[in-house]
Amino acid sequence: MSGDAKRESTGRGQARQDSREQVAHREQVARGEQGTREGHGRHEEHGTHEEHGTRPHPEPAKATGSRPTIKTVAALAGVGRTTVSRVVNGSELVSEKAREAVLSAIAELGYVPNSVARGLVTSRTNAVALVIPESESRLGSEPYFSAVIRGVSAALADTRTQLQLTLVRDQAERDQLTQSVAERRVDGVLLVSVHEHDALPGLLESAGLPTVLAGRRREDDPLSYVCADNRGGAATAVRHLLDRGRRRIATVAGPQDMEVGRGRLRGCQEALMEAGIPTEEHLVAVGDFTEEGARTAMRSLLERAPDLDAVFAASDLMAAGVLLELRAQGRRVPEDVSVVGFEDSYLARHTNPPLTTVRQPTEEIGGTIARTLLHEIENPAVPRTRLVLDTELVVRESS
Amino acid sequence: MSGDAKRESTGRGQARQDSREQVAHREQVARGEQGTREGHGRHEEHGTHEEHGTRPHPEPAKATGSRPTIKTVAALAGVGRTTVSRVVNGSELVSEKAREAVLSAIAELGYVPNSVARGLVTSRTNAVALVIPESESRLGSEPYFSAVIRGVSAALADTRTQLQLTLVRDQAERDQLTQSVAERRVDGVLLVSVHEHDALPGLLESAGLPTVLAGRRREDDPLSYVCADNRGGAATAVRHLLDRGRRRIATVAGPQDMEVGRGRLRGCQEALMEAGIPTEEHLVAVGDFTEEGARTAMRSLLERAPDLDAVFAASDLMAAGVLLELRAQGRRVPEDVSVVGFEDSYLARHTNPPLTTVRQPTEEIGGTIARTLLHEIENPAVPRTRLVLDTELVVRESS
DNA sequence: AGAGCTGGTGGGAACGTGCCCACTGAGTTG
DNA sequence: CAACTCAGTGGGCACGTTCCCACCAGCTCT
Repeated sequence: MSGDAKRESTGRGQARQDSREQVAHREQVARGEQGTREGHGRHEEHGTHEEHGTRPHPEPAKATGSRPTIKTVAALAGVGRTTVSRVVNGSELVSEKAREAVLSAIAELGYVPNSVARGLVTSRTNAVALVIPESESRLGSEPYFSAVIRGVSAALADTRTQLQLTLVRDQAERDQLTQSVAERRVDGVLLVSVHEHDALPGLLESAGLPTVLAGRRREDDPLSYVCADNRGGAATAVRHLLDRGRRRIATVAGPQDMEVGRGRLRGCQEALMEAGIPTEEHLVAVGDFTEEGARTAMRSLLERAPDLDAVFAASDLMAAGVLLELRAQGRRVPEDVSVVGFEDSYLARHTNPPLTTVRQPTEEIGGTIARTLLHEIENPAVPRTRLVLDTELVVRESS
Repeated sequence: MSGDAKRESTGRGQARQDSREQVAHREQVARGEQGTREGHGRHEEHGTHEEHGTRPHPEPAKATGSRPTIKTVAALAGVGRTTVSRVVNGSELVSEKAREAVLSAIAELGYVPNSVARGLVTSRTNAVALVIPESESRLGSEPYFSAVIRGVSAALADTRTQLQLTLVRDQAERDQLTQSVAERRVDGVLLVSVHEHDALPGLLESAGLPTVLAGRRREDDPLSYVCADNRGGAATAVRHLLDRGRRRIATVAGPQDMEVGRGRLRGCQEALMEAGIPTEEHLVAVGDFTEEGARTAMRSLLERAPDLDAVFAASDLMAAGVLLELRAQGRRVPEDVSVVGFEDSYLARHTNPPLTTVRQPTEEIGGTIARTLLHEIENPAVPRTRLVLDTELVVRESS
């Protein structure tokens, strides 16, 4: 950590106020409570603005209350509700004349069907939940999650399906999630980064709610999943290190209660065995997919095996931590130690030196789980999908 | 870009297949169509698994169809529907006896109120949309968005409100968003990164849908907003550079059709004027908040003003691009050129050298816009909130 | 010419909930 | 003791949609 940062207040000469008080004050303001609002060090350009006076939302009643319903449209078009419904839903059994009348009535009134009412009768919400556990690795520092979100969002954009994002940090949020699922606010669930003994997948399965995992729990996971070829990718990475003449290859592995973690470690060990190199216990340290955890793991590896000449880290973020720790201990990369990561996030291009890594198609994983889920929602009797996507070694300067 | 990466197929010895074909095939699989499924280079551990046979979702009919309704509960508890509703919604007008009967019936049946039906009658969905335009800066490479998402999610977790994430890339997705808004699938909208002439905010306002912006369009923006003190923060950054003895201070500004871009440039220029340094046109280049754009801008700055001795970049990501370009052109940071960024994302700690930057409370911005929106939804007559949060200079090694 | 089909149509019911309002019975008041 | 209050209760209705089914007109076929 380059944590020795000096800080100066922006407020230029004015005392830096207690940050807790500041937060509290802000919350009060955000809740609109009337209180002292002079706001030390913060500009309050607040208040009613002239144009709208005391009624800030322009004509909320009219805009909200008098929306045209299917009945209004039917009356204007001179047809029954059913005919309007048929036109809206693209049924063939409507005469050309009636269709035109309905369409022009819809255009005139600016009618948009109420999705909630529709959902009530069809028991479909046209929304899926994307669940991201934030406990172990934070959205933002771990690029994997962002990429998955992008892929999911893109795949969903083609359909009328909405994406409900649920970050799960603690037990309270976990409960809220199960609540949301029980309320049937979504037609299906996408789970990212599942741990082996997580109760949620089983819960979803027994609730009969379509569920697709990004990353499986086991090879024979009963739920549909899409994941990268972790074993194969890791093996390729280690073979690459062997090709570079490295023999003392250490591993910063991922959590062993996740298949990603286990799979990548296993692939690594298989490649070593293949080359006739015995697996040494003290050349393996388990990280938690965070940069800080990887630094700690790396530190312990250097103590246990000072003669190591290469490190395979089970994620780019961990590889970044490995690089920092190696540099802190005066090892040169790649001269003294080669480093390989896993994922090929944009992070890999920005480490120093740029990181050799195993590319996994993260965004495509996102897109594929989304499409798979939509398909399972559409057709509940379809067999489970199990898909393992190829990886690819990207050689840069760290090896 | 360290784009000169060599690539090897993971598939070890087998030919790398055409990637377009691969994608197409995957989509086919994801849609569950029956086709050739041998899957070159990809493992297909697919198919019905033994336990469930041809009916993979366990008892979907029962789980989906026979959920207890308020009527079921009422019957079991020996009360009317209204009483159950009252208990569920925490009304006081229920006898202790009835309440207990209802609660035990709820527990026995595992009753959860149907939020869709509830939404139909209350015309509330208990969901808000978070809209992130992805055209200019990608979620994932720009840490700002992730941090906002975290903040929003955390603030929403305390309530029963769901977060609908909408990434808007192109016009089609834009239309879908307006559609979604028209369908009233959300109670309010959070907008991030709005451009000056964006039609969406006005649309939302005239629709009477509560809307809060992260970052304003103008100082007197008619919509509620929460933003950082861009002008003040930028001025602090430049004053810091002046304190370091720099005099030829260049700026890589943000897009000038956004208030963030304009405000940070203006703060920068104000600080220079304060110090009696004339603003020079050729010391300003406009970037687009991407790393690549910043590199291009930096390149042009170095051509126009080779004697520059400091750069203020309007975002961390752009500062990272500036650092790369400076290094590529053989300038040392901070010896030859000082660099300051804006945001203090985790990125700033990982550049080389670590970046001096203006910290903005991004996650707090997310939390605040969420709370503000909830408050406006709850109480539509509340005056608009305008909140400018303080920034703070964080000094690291790049200056 | 009558029976049978078939494309086109619309009214009724249902989805599950909240809210209005009318009702009950016990307690309080004049 | 009658009138009156009031906490507690439940039935009916509405929310906006889809789906089932009954219906109708025009056509073909025996």
